Order: sequence, then structure tokens, then C-alpha cells
Amino acid sequence: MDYQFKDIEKKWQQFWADHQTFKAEDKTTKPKYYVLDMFPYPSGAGLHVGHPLGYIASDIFARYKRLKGFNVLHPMGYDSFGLPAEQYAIQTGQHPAITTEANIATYRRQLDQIGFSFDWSREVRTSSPGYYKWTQWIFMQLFNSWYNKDADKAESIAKLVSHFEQNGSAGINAVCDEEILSFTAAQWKAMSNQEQQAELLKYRLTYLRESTVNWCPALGTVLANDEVKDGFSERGGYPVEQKKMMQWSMRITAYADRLLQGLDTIDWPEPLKEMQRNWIGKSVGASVKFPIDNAANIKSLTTNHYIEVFTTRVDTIFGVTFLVIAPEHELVDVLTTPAQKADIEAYITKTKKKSELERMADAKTVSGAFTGSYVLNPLNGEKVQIWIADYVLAGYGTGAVMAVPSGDQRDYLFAKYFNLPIVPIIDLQKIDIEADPTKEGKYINSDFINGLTYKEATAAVVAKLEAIGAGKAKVNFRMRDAIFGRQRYWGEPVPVYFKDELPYLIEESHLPLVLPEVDKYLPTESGEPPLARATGWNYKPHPNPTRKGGLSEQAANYRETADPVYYEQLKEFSQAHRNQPTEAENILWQLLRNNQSGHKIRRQHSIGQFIADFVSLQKGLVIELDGHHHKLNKEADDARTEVLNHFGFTVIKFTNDEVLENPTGIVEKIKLKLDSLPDRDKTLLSGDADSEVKVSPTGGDLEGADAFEYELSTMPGWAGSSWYWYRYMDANNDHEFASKEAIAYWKDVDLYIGGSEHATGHLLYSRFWNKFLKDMNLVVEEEPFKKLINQGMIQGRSNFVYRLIDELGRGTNTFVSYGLSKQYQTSPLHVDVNIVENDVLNIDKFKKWREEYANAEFILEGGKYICGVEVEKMSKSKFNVVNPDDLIERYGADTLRMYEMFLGPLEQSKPWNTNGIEGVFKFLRKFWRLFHNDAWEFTVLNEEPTKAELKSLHKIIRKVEEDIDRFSFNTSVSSFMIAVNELTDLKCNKRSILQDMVTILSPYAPHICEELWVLLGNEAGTLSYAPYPKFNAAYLIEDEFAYPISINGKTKMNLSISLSLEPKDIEASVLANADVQKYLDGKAPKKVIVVKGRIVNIVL
RNA sequence: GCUCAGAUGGUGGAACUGGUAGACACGCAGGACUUAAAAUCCUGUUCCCGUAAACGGAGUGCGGGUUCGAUUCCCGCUCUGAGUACCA
Repeated sequence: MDYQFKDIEKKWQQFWADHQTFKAEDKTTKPKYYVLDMFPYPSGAGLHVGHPLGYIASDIFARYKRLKGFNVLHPMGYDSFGLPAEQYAIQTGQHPAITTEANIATYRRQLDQIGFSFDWSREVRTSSPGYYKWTQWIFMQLFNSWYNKDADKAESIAKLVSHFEQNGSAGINAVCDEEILSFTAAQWKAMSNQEQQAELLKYRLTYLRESTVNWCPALGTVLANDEVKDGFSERGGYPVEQKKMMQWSMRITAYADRLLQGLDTIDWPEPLKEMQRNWIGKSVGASVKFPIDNAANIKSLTTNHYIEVFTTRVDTIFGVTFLVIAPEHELVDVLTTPAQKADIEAYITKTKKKSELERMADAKTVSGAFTGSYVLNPLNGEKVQIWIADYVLAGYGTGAVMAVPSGDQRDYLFAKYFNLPIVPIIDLQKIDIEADPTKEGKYINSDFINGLTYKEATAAVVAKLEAIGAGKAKVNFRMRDAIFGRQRYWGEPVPVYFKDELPYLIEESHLPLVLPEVDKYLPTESGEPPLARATGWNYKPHPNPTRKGGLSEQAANYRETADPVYYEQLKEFSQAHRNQPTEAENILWQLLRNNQSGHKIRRQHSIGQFIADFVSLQKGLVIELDGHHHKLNKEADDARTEVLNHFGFTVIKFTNDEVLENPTGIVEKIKLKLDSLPDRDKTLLSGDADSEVKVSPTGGDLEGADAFEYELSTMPGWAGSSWYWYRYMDANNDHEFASKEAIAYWKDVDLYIGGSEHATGHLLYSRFWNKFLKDMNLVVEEEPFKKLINQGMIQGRSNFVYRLIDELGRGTNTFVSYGLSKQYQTSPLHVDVNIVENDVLNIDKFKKWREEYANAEFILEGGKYICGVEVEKMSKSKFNVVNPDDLIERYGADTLRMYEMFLGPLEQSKPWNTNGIEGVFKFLRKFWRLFHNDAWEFTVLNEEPTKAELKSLHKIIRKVEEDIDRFSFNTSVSSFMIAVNELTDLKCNKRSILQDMVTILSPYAPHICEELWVLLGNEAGTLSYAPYPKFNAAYLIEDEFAYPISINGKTKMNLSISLSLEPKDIEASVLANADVQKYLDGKAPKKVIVVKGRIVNIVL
């Protein structure tokens, strides 16, 4: 048979799913290898052709590692909390869980048909309670920790408390807030609990802090910087104001230095590391205190009698001619003299109108105002003017800068503008037209460092400052603590409640804190986050619903209807089902939970010996969802219905497809049914007569006088993705985020593939959480991702048609081919790339594409309509989106996989272009044909292979090994083509050669290889774990080599010479050659270079 | 401005440590098979001069340098892409 990719691919995808072929082992003697793709957000648009690029590369690598004898962990899951689903929910009222579920289903279908070897038994979703329970748990660990600088690691807050109790605040060297109290042990003990908690919050690794946000009252939400344009929201154009807000923050700055150091230990692309280094922004310098002149006479100057600055060029301190402080600086009022008051106030008013972004963006205009006061240079006592200017930001460093106009361009412009002195401080400085920040040369005008070099001067100045107590060497980081709260609905609830305005953790046994239902996904009218809409959602820490005097209510309730004989077993089953719901079950559950139908619905609840998918105990209605399983067991199913009827239950059934197509319609039907039913007769189920149906309490609906408010903001998008690689190690663990054994075995990710857009977000936060978990002894590695590869972005490639324009500038219905378009007046229009092949427009399809083109006319070149081309972002509006589904339909997954790799180096960005895909498809067909005769009958011989055949095989064995090791997948695809071309020329159909070829090719094109593997007589499913063929260099040894003979470095001809000859003999043999003599033209060569096995070069 | 990456035929790209530039594929041109088309197969295809061909010259963004020999190493520049920014 010809190569039937559709049947083959369907068959093997089903086989892998049925046999769990790629399930990673937990207990094995094999070495481990963990290959991970960056967590996808399941967007509504589904996969486009750019997404699978990295997944295909990682899949090839994973499959290759299996062949090489590794136990490979290659999981996939979804970062399923996020803004798009919430936006959609706001617009349509559709629960984000449902949208997300549907999107995941699309993703899964698309991923499956590309033939990835994921271990789906470990799938995780950040939005499922079973997952975010542990995100919340890690949050709790961060809350319960502080950073001990002396130990250089995070420690338990209990340890800090015991230190306070014994020694007070003395001797603590922590990363913490700036305004901490100093106290003795006795004073600590005398504090109220509330005072103590308030103080501890200043140390916790996650803490509440007031921060400024872009608040949009009209939208009732906080906007990111890039959602604000010129003081108005990008969406809707409503005014945006700066608002202070209490926000959860993560003390990532505690880890700044370790995050920086760690970069040297990991194998990541250099540009990516550089980005992180810049982001962390470590600068080594000094802090210097400038005493305020005449401080004693300034009224209300109570605290500091100096202004502190941070500088990276402390060596330039003698060039300081003025000081600039931020307009918001706390000392501005105090320092402003009466004469300057009007100026300063006017300037501050002006500044207030600018956003922080605008202040940073405007680099050209120089502005500022003099306060009228002075500081003294601590090293020479010179009087220095104090100015305010908006280029200095209060939030950065100390909010003050020492200005050195000779060395800093910004200070230079400022000094020129306001006529302030500019003092050169280095002899080589050239400062006639601009500042010169050089470090070369010797110092001048600089007191005791005159004549010194940069290094000497810096050391001398720091030493002097320290000696007189006016400053010290200091390291500053650009990175700030990360805000960890979002005023959104679709995210993890923060496991915190408030008592007397202070945050406390909920009890661990109450995790997960489940996201409550709300009527709308919008902020409240008073501007509170959407969670404030949840009715009765508050926390009551006690009494603890544990089973002191018997069963908890929930458990009792469960036992109520369960057959006692099977109780334990049933409980286990239903728990497992709840943790792994099907798509349809999950969607339906989101719509039925929390009495949304007006009735209490339970899921996976046991009745007799059975487990019902959903049940209302009150009404006795069982709702069953049918998958394939039930269809196959019609008899058993009917029997079950009969028994349930007997117990007084009504059973209604829906298929999964019905639920997926129209979930709300199904819910309507269920409601109608429930309303029409009388209450169930409870006497029918044995032992059930006098038990009372109670609504079981969840963490959410506890009632009581002393219930407390939960935190109403949710966690940001990066929370769930900051630890997910550990969950894959032990994805179904109910007791821990991952077991100690699993973590000890899998340790870290060996290969991580994804885009560089995550450089300063996900990849930095993940490293931070990982280091924290390491400090807590919960994980074993300091760095989570040992090796990282950035896949390049796939850009779109747009096609254009050129519409003829008439004399009046109006568009006509005539289109000019690209090559002729310059001879006419035309305007280019995007045309759908899917009706263009190799830049030739399919005219029939074009006419059908849009009604208005039905009668279009064309001016052709060479009988064809050629389209113009441009590289742009891939987007629907540009009609350049290529969907993998279409390509798989036409060519199959194996072709798509190989073509995406063939496109070029993985790391490089490139425009998507389907032009070459035919070649890859032809290659696979040619490969298939090696195993078949002219009549397409499978024909493979058991003959001994020839030398030439063995050479082809071993060349490719080695080539693919080398290429995969350096992630050069495109070159290995080319090599496969060469090998198959060679074997075709040799008419090779020898089993020993072809079977090895199948193994080598299988990571790239797994479906066709599985099929051929079985045709060759091997057991189905064994290919994925077959040993990779062993390379034997002996087959590649050559006796002769065609030496290129060059004259003065220009190749003139080739001469075959035995490789056993030594350079001296080669030279003699070359010079004796008649053709060479012709080139020499009787002249004696000056020099002859011979490199054995490489080249001969004759210099004349 | 700074940091990083890149620039090779009509196109995607190859050349791994300085040693035959353009592998492999697309496209294009010509041919075979066919009533025809599709599919398939064969041949050619860096540019220029010349041309039946041999042959000759130029050539890896631009200008220099090191070397017997440079796409590869060094110096200077241009352009493209990514990140980042009054960060003290």
C-alpha cells in the first residue's frame, strides 16, 4: 500500500493512549531525564503553527532519550488561570471554568493529533482545586518565613519569634521593611499579640505593603503600565489615577544576590541570562551622607541632619556641584527657604500631573527648582546647592542623587541649563560639549585622590568615608519586591483572613480555599475585587470540623447513602473520580455546585454499591454522564438504574457531547426535573430512615458570629507556574505538593524549552520560589532548570493582492499581479495565505473568498497571479494565520513535525512559510517506498548489507546523535533526506539496514516508524524503548580522499590520493601530476602546504 | 543611548575546531511517461563575461587587517531583530 498517513497516525495515537506507552516510571534503575515545555495558557484561539515548534523539539529529544535508555519524564498541563477567560466571562457571563475547560479540550485535541509522547497521567491545571491547594500551601510557607542574611537563607518565623523573646531585636540581620522597631526581649513580651503580629509582618517573605497602582475608577480595576496611554485606559479611554493600595508582595529582593550568582551555574542562553542580570540590576557603589548646612537653624528638622545618596561613582565626589532630590522627598518642605517657596510649589504642582512613566520617558526637557538650602560635601566641606527635579524618583534608592556634571550627561545638561558649576575631575576628561564619564586618567581638583587611578581613588574615598562615618561601600539592586495580589476573579484565592485589620493564615486543614461563586465577574460598586460579591464567604477558624466525636459532617453525609460493606472502597473511588473529572463532569459541576440550581447537588456520591456522578439527596435525582464506557455495558447499566429506582432515586442521563455542546441547556433540564420531583422517600434505602439530610459545610459557608473576612484579591498569573514542575513529579499526591521520594529521584528539569518572553517573569519568579523551597528543605536543587533552550518566534508571512485604482482614487475590482503592480496605480490588500500556494494566488478560491470578489478581474503575468509578500506578526486581521489542523489534514503529523524542524535552527525567529513542506512529505513517502516494491507490497530482504549501505547507515547514526546533542534538528532532517536518497540509489531493502533506520527516525516521525516497525515483525509498542543503534566508525573508513588542490588558496581541481600517504609523499605526487604542472607553468612553487585528509595548497 | 543576537543564491537554510562556499529542500527552466491533467521520474539552476562546451572573472552586509588559506579570527562601520532605560 502507498503511504496512508491518516490511518497510520490515527491508529498509533490510539495505541499510545490505550497502552499508556509514555508513562514515566517512578521506581527504576534507569537514569532519569526530565524534559519540560513551558506551561501553556489555553487560549480560545487554539494552537497556531508557532506553538508546536518547541513541543516538537522537546518531544524529539524525549523520544531520543528513551531510545538511549533513560527514564524520561515528559509531561504537559495547563496554566489555566488567567485574564482572557475572565474578560470573556465579564462579557458573556459564562463561568471562566467553562471557557477554560472548552479551550483545554481544543488544545488537547490539537496536541494529540501531532503525536506527542506526553505522560498524560500527570496532567496538571493550575485552576483545579487539587492543584491550587498546594499553591496556597506554598504561599503559607512564605508567610511563615523570613530571610536571615547571616545564614543567607530563609528560616521559619518561629525562629525569629524565639530570638525576639530571648534577645529582642538585637542581633537580627534580616531582609525586611525599612521601618522596623528596636526592642528588648522584655519589650517584645510586653507587646500585645496584635502589635507582635504587626511587627512580624515586616519580616515575612510575603507581606502587605502599600503600593501605588494605576487605578481606573470607570473600569473598577487596576491596570498594568502598558494598558495606560497618556493617563487614559487603553480599553475604553477612561481616566486613570494613581492610587495607593494595600497589596500582597513577595520579598524576592531577599534573593537578589543568589538569583544573580545562580546564573553562572546554569546552562541557559547568554542573552536570557543577561536580561535577568539587567533586571536584577546589581550595582556596587557607596552610600554617602551629605550633612545639611546650617541644620541647627532649620526648624522642624528633627530626625536626619543629612541627605543620603547612593552612587556607583564615589570617586567623582569632588566633582559634585549640586544635589538633586525627588519632588516627593520627605525633606523638601523643610529645606525650602521662604524665598524659594513659590518656585518649589509651582514645580511640585507641575510634577504631580505627570505619571511615573511620563517622568521617565521625557529625557529631553530639563526642569527643576532650587530649594534655597545647601548640604556640605562630607570630604571637603564645600557648600552644595539642593535642587528638586522630577528625573529623580522617590521610590528608587534614597530618592536623592549627587550630581557630577562633568561625568554624567544628565547632570551636565542640568548644570548648563541652570548655570551651575561644572568641575573636571580627571585629567583626560573632555567636557567642552558634553559630559565625559571616563575612568581613564588621573584625578585632578580632587584633594587627597589627585594623581590616583580609578581603582585607587575609589578605594581611598570609601576608606575615608567609612573612617569619618559619612558613608560606606554598598550594593544596590534595581529589582523591587513583586506585587502578589490582583483585583481579579479568575485566580487562586489567598489563604488569609483578617482579624483586627491584620492578616492571618487559615488552618492548613482547610486547604484548598476554593474560589467562591459570584453573580458577576466585576468589581463591586464600591471598588472592591470581584470576590467581595461572594455571599457568606468568610472564615471561621473554630470549631475545627475534624472527627473528634465521630465522623465529620461531610463524611457522615457520605456514609448516609453508602452501602457499609463497600464504604471504604467507595470512598476511595469517589475521591479519585473527583480529582480526575472528565471535561463534561467538570463543566457541569461548575454549574451545579453551591446550590446554583436551587438544590444541593453532590458529585461522585455513593448510593448503595454505586457511585453517582451527581445527585440531589433531597429530591432523589441521580444525574449520570455517559462516556464510551457506559455504552459498552448497557446491561449492567440498566441493572444499576433499576436498583437506584428501587432505592427511591430517579436517574437521568446525558452524554458527554451534549454537555460540552450546550452546558447551560442541560442545567436548565436538570432544574426542571428537580422542581418537578417530590422529596425522596428516605425509608426505601435501608438504614436510612431517620437520618437527616444536612448541607455539608465547606471552608466557605461556615456561619457564625465570629466569622472573619477573607482576603479578597487573588494571586497573580505567575503563582501557579512558579512551582509546577514539582507537581509533575507526583501529580496525584493528596498529602504533599510532591513526595520526598519523587523529588529526590527527579530533582530538577534537565531540559526546558520555551520562548524568551518569559525571561524576567516566570523564569525569575520560578527560580525565586525554588530557592525558597530549597531553604525550607522541601526540594534538593538550588536551580530548577539546568538547561534551557529558547525557541525562536514564528512570525507570520502575509500575502498581498494589488487592487487597481481608477483616476478618482477609488478601488476597482481588477487586481494586478505583483510583478506588474508598479506599472499601475494600485493599493495592496491582505489576502488569506491559505488560498495562496508558493505565492501564486488560487483565483477560483479568491473569487469565492468574499462575495465582492466574485466577479473580480485579473491582470496576470505568465498566466499566473503572483502575490506580494511581507513578514509581520501572525494575526487574524492580517489573514496570515496558519492552523496546524489544516496541515495535518493535508500532509499528516509526521510531515508537520519534520517540516517545523526543517524550517531552520530552533533558536532563530523566522517567518512561517509552507513553501517547502512538499519536500518533507516526499521524503517520508520515499522512505516508505524503501520497504515496498513497485506494486506497493511490503518487501524486505534478510540479506547481508553491502559496504556502501552500511556506510550510509552509520553516517546517519552518528549525524543524528551529534545533531540532537546540540539541538540542531534542522540539519538532521536534511541528513535523513541524504541517507534515504543514498539508500534509494542503492536500491537497498535489507532488513538490518532499514530496521535501524526506523529506530533512528522514530523520534522525528513516530507514526510511520511504528507502522514500519510492526511490518518488520516487531512487537507493537516496543519501538519507543528500543535501543538506539550503535555507531561503528569502521564502516566510514576511506582508503582514498579527493584532495582539493589549490593555487594561492583558490581551488583548481581535485586529485584522489591514498590516505595512507604522508604529507611529503602527497606533495611529490601532486607536483608530479601533469595538470598541476600546467598550472605551475614551469615555475617552482614557493611553498606547498599539505594537511592530511584535508587540502593541498601550492603557493607561487 | 546601552546590552544581546543576526546579515550567505529567487526562497528556507548548510558548511561543527580557519581548509573544496551554496549540502538538503522549495521555486524556476527543460525533458520522460500520459489523449490530457495530476502524480512520479530525469537533467539543469550563485552571479557576470563569453558561450555548444571547455574555460575565465567576481562572490558569504560594507571597509580594512592577520594568514599559505577567512562565511569562520581581529579592528571600524551599515542595516535588521529582541530586551531595556532619566536606575544614580
